[in-house]
Amino acid sequence: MDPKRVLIFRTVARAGSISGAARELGWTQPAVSQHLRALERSAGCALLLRGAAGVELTEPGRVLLARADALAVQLHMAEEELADLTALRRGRVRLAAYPSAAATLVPRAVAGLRARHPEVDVELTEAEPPEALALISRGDADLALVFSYDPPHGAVGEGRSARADHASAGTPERRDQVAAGGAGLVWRPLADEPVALVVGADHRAATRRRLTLADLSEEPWIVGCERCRAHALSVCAEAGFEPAVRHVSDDYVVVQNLVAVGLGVTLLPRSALDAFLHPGVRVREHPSFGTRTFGVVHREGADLVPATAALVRELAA
Amino acid sequence: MDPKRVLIFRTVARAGSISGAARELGWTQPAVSQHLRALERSAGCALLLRGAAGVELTEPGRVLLARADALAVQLHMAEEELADLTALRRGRVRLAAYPSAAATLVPRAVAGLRARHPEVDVELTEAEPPEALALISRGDADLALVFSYDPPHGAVGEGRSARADHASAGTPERRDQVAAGGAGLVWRPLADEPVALVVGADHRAATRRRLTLADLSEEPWIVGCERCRAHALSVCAEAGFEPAVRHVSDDYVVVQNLVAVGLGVTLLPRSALDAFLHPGVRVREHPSFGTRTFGVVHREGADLVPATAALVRELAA
DNA sequence: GCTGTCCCATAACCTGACGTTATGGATCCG
DNA sequence: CGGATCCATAACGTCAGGTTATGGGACAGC
Repeated sequence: MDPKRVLIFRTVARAGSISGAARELGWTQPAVSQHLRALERSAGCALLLRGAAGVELTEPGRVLLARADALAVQLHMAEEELADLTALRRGRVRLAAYPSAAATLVPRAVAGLRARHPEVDVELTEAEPPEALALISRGDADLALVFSYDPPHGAVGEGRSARADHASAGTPERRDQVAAGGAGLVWRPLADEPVALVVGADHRAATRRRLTLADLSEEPWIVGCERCRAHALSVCAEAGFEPAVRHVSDDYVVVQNLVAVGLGVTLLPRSALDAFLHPGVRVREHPSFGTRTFGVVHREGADLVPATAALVRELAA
Repeated sequence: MDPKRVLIFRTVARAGSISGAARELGWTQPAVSQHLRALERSAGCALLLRGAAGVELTEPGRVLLARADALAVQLHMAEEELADLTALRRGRVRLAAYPSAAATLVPRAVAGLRARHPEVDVELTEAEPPEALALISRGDADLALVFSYDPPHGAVGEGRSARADHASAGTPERRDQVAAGGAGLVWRPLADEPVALVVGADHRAATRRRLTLADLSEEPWIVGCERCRAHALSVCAEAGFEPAVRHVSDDYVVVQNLVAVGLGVTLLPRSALDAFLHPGVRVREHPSFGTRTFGVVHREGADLVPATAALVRELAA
């Protein structure tokens, strides 16, 4: 049974005549008549009695009208619900974010989204980038905040496929990041942030005027995740030494506490320091310490989901 | 929003891929792909994420799928209900019948219908033919049992429009009968029945061997409704006299009681006598007493309603 | 009784929607 | 690396779906 014809039938029943329904639909009367005939053939019985005064429903017609009404209700509610989603009167985004972004960027973005679109919910899962990508690929998250440490000259176009980007950028970290979650993903960088050197408040490097990394070649080093370790090794190698890694922790609060009591020095991105700054450390910045790019990853096409697109806009602001 | 496309979308969601849905629908994959694209343009957002492993719903897609499921349920139930009505597993006929038919023909027909199709209901309203036709025209009855007294040569085709039939038959009673309810009605004669003379058990005419109507020219007469009176006047005129009408009653039980106590003679159709035969009367039959045709009237097209058609078949059996 | 106005039905016609085939690209597995 | 799966787009042919043309019935007003 053709649902369009059922709805045409309903228009006729409500108009009381085929001609009246044709006027309402903006069609000619034979068009409606032909559809009704086809519907009656399909139904196998008369749905309407026709006459000079218009139509009257038969009992099968009354039965079908009840169902046609219910059909129209479902269709109308579908249209309304999609309109609500499109206009951001409703929606939900499942976001996976690494800790320092979860502590800084995400609250600001979610607050902005909440201010503009209070009916849109964001569900946050804290996850390091590889796990965040896995969530995206499995369909358990809509959007992932990820980062990659940049070589000094790295710059990538936004909105291009992950494969194209990492091919053009060529960095091992970037390939590792987006390939781990499988293909069909889109990576959109949002901004760069500097990586800073973090030393104890009493450390001789805390106040040294012309500080270079090489000055710290004999210090014990504290590093974080796999990517952060790789970055530290990379920038130290450019400074001509291999750092002695004594401590490892992903947790930037823990890392800063270790630095404060003199157990070593570390490199941390700006966002981690924005999230938490231990009073017993000092932060030194220099271009040679490097930068990292953070951005979002999502399934191709997910940016056409209104709530996801809105959150991306807030994160990019 | 095109309900057909919503159902196509539902097929894709359930199949897990556009190609799988195409196989299920018996179409090629681009056909399904194009319909989905059109649906997404109409919806104004992405409903699906596409990939090498098939599709995954977005949140708008999940919302729409719920409505699509409800749509499919309504459509399926409509199909089932119409199938039940077509197969006479369900149904209702509103029948208007004159008293002697209500007492004889109708119970037999309804019993037969009940035996064959126990789920079909008949709702009976007792009504003389003019009122029965009015009920049909107002849409308050589906079928009417009516009769007309025949001239000796009257014979009509079945299933033709009422106007055509009464034009061909030409009898005043018939015109009165079907015209009174307006046009768009179809009259279908079912059978002829003889009209009989009814006299008291002790009446001299009860046992007279070679009885003619002229023998009763001096008797007091008892007549019924307008049409029955006209018939009596007609056949007596053919016998060469005008009957002295002393009593009038539509009720064939009353009429027979009056005859039994000697208050007059009357003409009654066979069905009235089948319904009730007073032990104090005698029935004489002769072609000169005339016949009457009984049949059904309904709105044009109503015979394509399965329950109505079934009842007509039972009435005609 | 005639005319005008409403109703519905059918035939013939034209157009574009809707399916196809052809083709290309992406992903994944062996 | 090749084969098998997925999806997308372009081009094409057919016929469904709307139109116009026309005819007939019913009814109200004159």
